[in-house]
Amino acid sequence: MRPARHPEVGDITLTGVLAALSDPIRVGVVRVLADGSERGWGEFQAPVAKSTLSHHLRVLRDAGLTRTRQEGTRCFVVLRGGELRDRFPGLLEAVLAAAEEEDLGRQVALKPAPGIT
Amino acid sequence: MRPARHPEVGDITLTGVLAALSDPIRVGVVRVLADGSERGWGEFQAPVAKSTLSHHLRVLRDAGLTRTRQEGTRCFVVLRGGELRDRFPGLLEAVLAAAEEEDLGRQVALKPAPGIT
DNA sequence: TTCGATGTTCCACGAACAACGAACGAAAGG
DNA sequence: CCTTTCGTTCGTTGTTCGTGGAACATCGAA
Repeated sequence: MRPARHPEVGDITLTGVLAALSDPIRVGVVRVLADGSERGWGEFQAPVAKSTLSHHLRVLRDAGLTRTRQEGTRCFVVLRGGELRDRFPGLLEAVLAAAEEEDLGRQVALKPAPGIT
Repeated sequence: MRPARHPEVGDITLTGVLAALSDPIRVGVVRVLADGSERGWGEFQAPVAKSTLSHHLRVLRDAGLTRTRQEGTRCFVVLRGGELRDRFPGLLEAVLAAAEEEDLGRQVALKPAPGIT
């Protein structure tokens, strides 16, 4: 497993972020993470194969939207909210509000986290 | 020439808008139109073939970002700023500010409008 | 009518992308 | 050791996208 690169805040590009957010599933993931909490990979429930979900997680990470941490065999993901707000003020809020209004990304939900009672 | 459809305000989707804005040239066009003025097709100067520019204009129109009016053989384009702000509050401003900060879409400029002296 | 200017549309190409299954690799437990 | 679990990576397939060139349609002017 590669060490999972994350771009620096300054290297996050607008087109990269917008492209990453132009997919409903990825918007759904961001919505789930919007409260700032860290989520385990397995908590996500989406109508795609796990390899596809892994791909989407990777796109979000490469675009600088999320940060991934690995702990043993599982990995956890968290939204880079602060850095994003710092770099693109208002963008995240606007997108999240619009997504909420459209109920975009509703296909992505949370499983009842197993083991984390 | 087709009558050029424009989506209703309510039919504008977030993913559509974000996808449309994930291309530097289209962001450049939006930046040029950001002051609300109506521009002639020929005023745009971009490093692409005219068919490609026409395609980008079409993508922006289909996504609901711009409105196209035809007058004789030329056509004019204007940003649907009010409607966009109404549907996705803050989104346009955030994107424009971010684009400004990155100088994204600088490849798109204005020719000195010929004939409109 | 004939010409030129202006955009649109069609077609084709290469690149990028989304999706899946399968194989792989790294812990953790038996 | 072997097995299970978890996530990545690979190979493939089909679709979409950006691009340019050529052909077409429309209007104004000569």
